[in-house]
Amino acid sequence: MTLTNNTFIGEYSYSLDTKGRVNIPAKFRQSLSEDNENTFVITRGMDSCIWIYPLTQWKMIENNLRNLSSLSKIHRSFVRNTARYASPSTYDKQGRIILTPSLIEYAGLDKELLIIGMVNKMEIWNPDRLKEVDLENIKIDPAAYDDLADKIIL
Amino acid sequence: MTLTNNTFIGEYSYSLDTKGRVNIPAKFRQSLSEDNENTFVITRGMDSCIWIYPLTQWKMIENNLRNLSSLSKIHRSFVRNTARYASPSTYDKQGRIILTPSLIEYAGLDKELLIIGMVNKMEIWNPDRLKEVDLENIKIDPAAYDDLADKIIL
DNA sequence: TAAGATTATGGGTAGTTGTGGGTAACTATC
DNA sequence: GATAGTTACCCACAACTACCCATAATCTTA
Repeated sequence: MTLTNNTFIGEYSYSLDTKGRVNIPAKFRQSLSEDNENTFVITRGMDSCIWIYPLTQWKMIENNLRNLSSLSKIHRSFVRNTARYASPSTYDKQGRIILTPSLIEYAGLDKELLIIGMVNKMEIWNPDRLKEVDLENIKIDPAAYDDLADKIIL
Repeated sequence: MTLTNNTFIGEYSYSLDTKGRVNIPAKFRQSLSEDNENTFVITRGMDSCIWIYPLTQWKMIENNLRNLSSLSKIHRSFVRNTARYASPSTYDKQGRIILTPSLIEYAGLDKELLIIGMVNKMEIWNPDRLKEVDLENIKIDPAAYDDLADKIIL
């Protein structure tokens, strides 16, 4: 069953083959709207994972980047680091995309990996690294979540 | 007799079959409004139970998540932990949804289980675990209920 | 109370999905 | 222009999932 277009939730366990290919979960592919032309943009994520955006979502990010003036040092470095590692990848007939060796290394991927739906994008993780990050996050002061409580009722 | 749309109250005892299917109480299904497309979203609840949202209710949560920027560490971890365990499940002709093995394990479900109406969602419990949680809750300082008194009239 | 309708639970099957490998087309280098 | 290496596209198969039907138990209604 497909929820909203271009929306991803859930956790899936897949394997990376010898050619650097990963399956995109069938549910995620079905959720993609036509104008994405079966294409994602893959790039470095923030905690040593890989981020995968639907093409249309990425284009919106590009537009936002376009509006950041290069006069600001921090803007320059932000734009540079966001843009330089990104590359488009169209999935094949079996629903797989190809990851670049550089991204595989960055995320420390082995054969086994996890794909996690992050609503507007997905993440690819080495399961061990994710466990470490989960542990770190437990230490976050619960009070820090308080402002979220105002925004979201579960 | 159906009360308000998308509202669930009461307790029901059902069984989990070998394929991971559970019946949704007929009364709960009848309460579902059309726009839910016979679909629920199941995810991890607090205290080792499973939460089941009507699709429309979940979409509201999803929209809130969509507006949290991944630049903030705390937002990233919140979105990840909320989205990763969630998956949509449309009930079949017999009114059953399928639970994922991961959720079954999380809730420690055996064959026998309890479904509890929680007004805007439902919970699925292993009956033994619920008993334990009930016992713990007896120890709650009665004074803790006092600030609830301002929020709800019984 | 009896008959019909609805509900709960079990199982079978066709189609889909995940994964591996093969081959042809393309690129780069000498 | 020939050769080696790389990339893109295609096919095959096993495992799994979604969907369908069957039956027993329960509830409803006349």
